[in-house]
Amino acid sequence: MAEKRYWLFKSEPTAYSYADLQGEADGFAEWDGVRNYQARNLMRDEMKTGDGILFYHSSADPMAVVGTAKIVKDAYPDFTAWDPKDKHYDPKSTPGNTVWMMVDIKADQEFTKQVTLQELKANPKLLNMMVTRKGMRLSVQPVTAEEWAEVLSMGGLS
DNA sequence: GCCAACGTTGGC
DNA sequence: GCCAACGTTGGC
Repeated sequence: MAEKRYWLFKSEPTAYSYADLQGEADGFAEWDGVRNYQARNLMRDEMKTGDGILFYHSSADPMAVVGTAKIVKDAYPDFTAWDPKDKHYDPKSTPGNTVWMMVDIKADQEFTKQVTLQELKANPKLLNMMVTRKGMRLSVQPVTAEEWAEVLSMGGLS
């Protein structure tokens, strides 16, 4: 059993919010539509069922981590890439030769207090956290165990 | 709404 | 293989 790892997933709440994740009828969401190789590689090679996720609202007011989620299914083909009618259709990817992958995630613990980007940037323990860096556009990012513990503490979770 | 910082594309 | 042009992300 590999050690549990931690991640940060970005989502624009106007497109898909933490409340949307909590309200999923099946209890989980397929994290489809990721069309970036670095993010794909992280999902495919590094993420494992049971890993923890900080759920971050980007382009929002406020921009903040609002709760945790967990990975409930290892990476598998993102079939939305095969659908010409899908917003994220990519002809490079076919059922016989999949390019893009996704994982399934499930809402876990909602923060009692949102942790804003401003607060993340102001915390000296989080100086190296990827999300605080200018120009960091990666939509799924690795988070260290120390950062995970600190952000949960800031969010009111023990 | 602006624009910096990226990643990708395509001409050469 | 280089790199300019382009499109997108996402904070401000």
